[in-house]
Amino acid sequence: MEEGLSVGEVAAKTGLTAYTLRWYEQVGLLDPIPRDHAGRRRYRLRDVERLDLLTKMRATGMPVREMLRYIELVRAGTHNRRERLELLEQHRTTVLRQISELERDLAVIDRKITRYRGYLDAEQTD
Amino acid sequence: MEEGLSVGEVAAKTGLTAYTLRWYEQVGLLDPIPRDHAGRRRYRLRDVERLDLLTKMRATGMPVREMLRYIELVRAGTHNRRERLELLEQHRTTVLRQISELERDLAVIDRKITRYRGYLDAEQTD
DNA sequence: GCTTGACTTCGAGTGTGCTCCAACTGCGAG
DNA sequence: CTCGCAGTTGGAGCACACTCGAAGTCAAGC
Repeated sequence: MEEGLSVGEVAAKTGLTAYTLRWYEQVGLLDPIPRDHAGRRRYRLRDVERLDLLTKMRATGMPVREMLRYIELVRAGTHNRRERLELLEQHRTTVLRQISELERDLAVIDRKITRYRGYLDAEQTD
Repeated sequence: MEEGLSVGEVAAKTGLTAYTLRWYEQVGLLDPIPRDHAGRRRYRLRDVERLDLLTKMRATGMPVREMLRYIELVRAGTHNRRERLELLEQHRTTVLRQISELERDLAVIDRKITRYRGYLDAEQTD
């Protein structure tokens, strides 16, 4: 049995496609994934763990560019952890604002929904 | 003084660009905007009101395609209000799910933030 | 030993939602 | 009258994040 997971297994696990996984590696979000004797990718635990964070970053709307900035900090060593922290904290703030904007905007749509329900109720009682 | 607002005024009011406003009209999200004697758009109250809803739909992630479906229902008359209501309710559900996914994903990032704070505190006390 | 299926690379293509350019028109201020 | 500005059109271009096609490799199962 081979060490590590194949691209297909990681795709299944992360919800990304195999295409996307290769592309993430290509653009530098993932470090070069080790290959087995046949040249096939074998994702290590740390690769999958990184993907865990990366997918959450993406899912919360962080642009790939900024994810890459973060990863480059990670690669540069541990001395820049304050900078990494700041990047994450800033993103956190962005996401919180995002959530509250969604809630605010949804309220407008909710009012519309209420209005339609009113129309339809009125029709009903005609 | 002319009736209605110019494209620039509506842009300022809605936060969309003039380019986008013309494009919305072109793709059918807005009914053809009446022109003044010089051929310039004059947005009526109802156009601006529609934009109010449209921008909230977009801001909450509704694809333009689906917005268009809604607008086509509006154009088709009042008999399909139940269908419009369903579309809005479905979108509402989507947005609520979106919010809770953001919260869930943010929690992962928060854990990372906490870890970095831990590292940095430890460093501090070295 | 052949087929099947998952993998490889490279580069091109796609969908979405704008965004902009070029060339032109018309209005108001000075 | 001229300037500058805001508007017009049609069509091209762009950023982003994938997504896919083609052609080939390899190993396992029948």
